[in-house]
Amino acid sequence: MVWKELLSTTTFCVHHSRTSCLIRISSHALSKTSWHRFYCSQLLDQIKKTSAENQSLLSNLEIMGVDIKMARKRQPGILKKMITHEESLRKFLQSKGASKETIASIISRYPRAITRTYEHLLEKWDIWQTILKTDLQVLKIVERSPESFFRSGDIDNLEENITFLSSLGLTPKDLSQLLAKAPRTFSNRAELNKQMVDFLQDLCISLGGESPQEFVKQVIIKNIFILIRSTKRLKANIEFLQSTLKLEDKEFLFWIQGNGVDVLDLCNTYIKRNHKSAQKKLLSLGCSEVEIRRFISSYPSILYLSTKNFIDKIDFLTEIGIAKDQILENPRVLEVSIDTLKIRTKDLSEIDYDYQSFGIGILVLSQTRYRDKLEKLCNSR
DNA sequence: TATACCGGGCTCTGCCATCCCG
DNA sequence: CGGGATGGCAGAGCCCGGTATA
Repeated sequence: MVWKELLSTTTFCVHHSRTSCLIRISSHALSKTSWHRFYCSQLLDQIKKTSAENQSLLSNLEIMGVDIKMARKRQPGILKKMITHEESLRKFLQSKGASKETIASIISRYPRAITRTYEHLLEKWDIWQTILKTDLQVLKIVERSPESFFRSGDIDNLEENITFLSSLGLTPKDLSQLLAKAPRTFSNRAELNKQMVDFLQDLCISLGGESPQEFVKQVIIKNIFILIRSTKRLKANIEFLQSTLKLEDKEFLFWIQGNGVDVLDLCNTYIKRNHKSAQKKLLSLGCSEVEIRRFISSYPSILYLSTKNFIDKIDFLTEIGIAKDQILENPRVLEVSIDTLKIRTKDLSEIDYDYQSFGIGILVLSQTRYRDKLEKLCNSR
């Protein structure tokens, strides 16, 4: 109670720039016992946190509909700044077609946005727009990922990235894909991107590849998120996958830019965990080690499936009488959602569909093709 | 003409830790 | 030493349809 009262008093005082005086008085008054000292330190902490906040900035933001609590939690320092550009940011984004809610949401999620000058915004937006073609497209990305757009103030670095990525043979269309889907690539230091590219080129060469340039290009185009991963993660996954799948160098190189490209950037512990549980499950069904290796290298996407999801699907399929060999031969059945599997197998059980004779391909068809097929099956009965 | 094969579409931020500079 | 800049992490599938092929 005492604490709360003091806090509200001090907060009031902060507003009137008489904080230091009050802190001295109250801390003196409270320092008699340790209990008091505890509250005193709480109080000082609290004051420290909010004392330097720029009240006029706060009220500006409030008027703009910014979630102050969220902003404070994310970047408390920004609320203390004396010079900010929230008004020009608002005008700028508005001129690009952003709604009031969008602007507020952007600032709430990434308060540092208000430290960028109008000139800076103009310049960077232009560059993004050149790549993405339309303001609307840029706005979409900025709204989705304000951090990618606002985190760095270094325009030279942005340009360096564009030059570098283009030098790899990536086309304007590729760059547009990259910026749209993995915008952080462009706020990475160019040096960091170079490190990843170097790593991939070295990898290609060490596996006996002859065109590292082309290899890197393919990997980036096929896995657009690769440049926002750490080389550490990539290295760990590559090492794990090569030793697990036991592929020859050349074969492995081919695999990386083909089937395997999507799983390269999975969280390393995740890929290991999923691999382990998938292996265990398949062994329990009577698969041989070789079969399992072949299965996973031909269809690595199953490593994407969480342990539970994988096991649930396998269990479900085997319970309704589908043989493990059928699953191995048609792994795509595992990418069908469990709900779709349930719906379809229920439909099919009603017409006594025999998976042994007619296969399980029907479970994997697209919705329209499935309906057509089902209709034909029903009519022919 | 039905099925198999295959590539591609969607999509990935928001948080924390650490570095680095004034 | 504070704060801006930057790096890195966890999280975790499903669907469609063009074209080859039999």
